[in-house]
Amino acid sequence: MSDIDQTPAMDRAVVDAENTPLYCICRKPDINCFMIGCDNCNEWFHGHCINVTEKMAKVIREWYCQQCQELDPSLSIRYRKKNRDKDVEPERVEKRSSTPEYKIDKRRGSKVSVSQVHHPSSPFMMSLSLLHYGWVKRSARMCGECEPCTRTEDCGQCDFCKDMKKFGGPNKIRQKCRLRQCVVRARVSFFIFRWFTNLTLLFFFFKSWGSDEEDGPFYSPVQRKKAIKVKHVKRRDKKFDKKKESRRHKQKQKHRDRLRHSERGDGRHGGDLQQCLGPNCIESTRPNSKYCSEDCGMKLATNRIYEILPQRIQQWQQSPCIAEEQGKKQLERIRREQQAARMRLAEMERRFHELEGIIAKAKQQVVQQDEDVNETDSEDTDLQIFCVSCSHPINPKVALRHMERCYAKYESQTSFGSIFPTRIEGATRLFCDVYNLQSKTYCKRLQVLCPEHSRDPKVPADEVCGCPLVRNVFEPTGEYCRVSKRKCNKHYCWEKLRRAEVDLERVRVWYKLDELFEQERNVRTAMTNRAGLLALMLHQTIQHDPLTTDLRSNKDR
DNA sequence: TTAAACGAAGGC
DNA sequence: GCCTTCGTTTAA
Repeated sequence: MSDIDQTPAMDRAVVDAENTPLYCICRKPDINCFMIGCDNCNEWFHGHCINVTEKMAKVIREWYCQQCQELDPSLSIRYRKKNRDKDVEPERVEKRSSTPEYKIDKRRGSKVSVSQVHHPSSPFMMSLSLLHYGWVKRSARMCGECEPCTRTEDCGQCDFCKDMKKFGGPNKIRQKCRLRQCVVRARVSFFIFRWFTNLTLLFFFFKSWGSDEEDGPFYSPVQRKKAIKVKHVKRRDKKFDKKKESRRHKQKQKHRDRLRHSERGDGRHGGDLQQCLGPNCIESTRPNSKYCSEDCGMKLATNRIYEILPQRIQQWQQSPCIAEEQGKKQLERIRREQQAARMRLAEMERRFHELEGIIAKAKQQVVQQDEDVNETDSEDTDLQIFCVSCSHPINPKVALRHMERCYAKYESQTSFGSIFPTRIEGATRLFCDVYNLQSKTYCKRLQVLCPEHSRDPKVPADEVCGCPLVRNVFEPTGEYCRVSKRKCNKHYCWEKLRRAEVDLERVRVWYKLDELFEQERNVRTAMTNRAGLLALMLHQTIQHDPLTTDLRSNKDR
């Protein structure tokens, strides 16, 4: 610290009445313009005061103020390598840099900004000035003074070193050794999280936290940020600044709102006490509340409803509501579909009874022995097929019977149920609905097809098959199969399959009806809520075009 | 937001 | 022409 105190910068860096640091020959504060710093005394100068432009500074490697040059004539302004051969004047540099054949490297032009970025406000300056002896490399990413900057050897251990070709890496990351990343100017992600020690962070935290007049150049993070002048405004910086600006704007807005709010409260009462917002109430509010009591809150809410609701109802009645009209259309469609489903259901019920009539009539037929013999003879016994359930080879003659039994055997080993029993009014024989105590579910197979809970009854020896015979697959002939039921392999379980066909279709229609009821309920709820108290208080249709009174589209009208 | 990848400038 | 490494883009 003693070294720093001796620098001319410190002698000159005084503050004004408001503790704002003063710089330059003009002894005025930083006014957020371009500034350049002397590499000897570290004092900062406004570009316009010493006739140095931002453009000129781009080609300067080391810059010294007039006072330092007078005190030590060996100090001369040094320029970047391309201008090194000619110790050109700033004016000449500017002129030259604007020519097409000499372009300032936009990426690295900030290298020379060491004179500029090296700002007295920087918290690093004082400690780093201790290392200000001897030549060290400086750049936009190197202060040239910290330990990593002075280090010349790569560690060969870090991920950046391992990426390097000389260490056998793929050269993908292309960054310099971690241990050589400048602690002052290296990109934040490269050092803050991994290499900045907690100790250093703590040090700067306490420095900035406790910084006041006595700490001189140590400022709060905000002040520090403000104090750094950036020579090259890059695209990304601009974007970043815009974002930051917008965020700052929002924060300011919030802050203003808060202020306004608190001012309003202060205006009434002063201090922390605020008046209850309840109608005609002069009590102070409860902590973290706008009211002195529940009653006041309720009173205000009631008043609001009385005041706003009539107007909203009137408004609601005046303007046609498109959603309401669409809802009505939807209801009409749903009703039509419900009607169709009911008719289909009635049809299925009719078929249900018709089938029962056919089965009853079939049972009255008498077994005909000849048919049985003829049928057996007509079968091709050489053909062999395989059961779809057990894969065993079976005789086609008994295939239907075998496969039906085989399927029933496997199916009965599993359960298919729901925790709810079936409640369909007026429907008979649909679901099995046998309650399973273990799984606590009701069986949801079709009753006629459930092998788990119902077995096919034993067929008496004299029972006739009775299946209605057809011609060309679909045309009923009015005759019935009169083979003994035990022996008829052609129409095995025909009653069961025909009943299942009808029942399955009935179930489908019931599902469809249920879905339509659900839709109707939803639409009705939406329509009811639309003009409800809450909706009227909260929602509003805004008519943007005063000439258009009907908000519906032409198509809907 | 951060890390990885990569084009390219500058130095030697 | 190679090496180093900065700054930007892209992907996660």
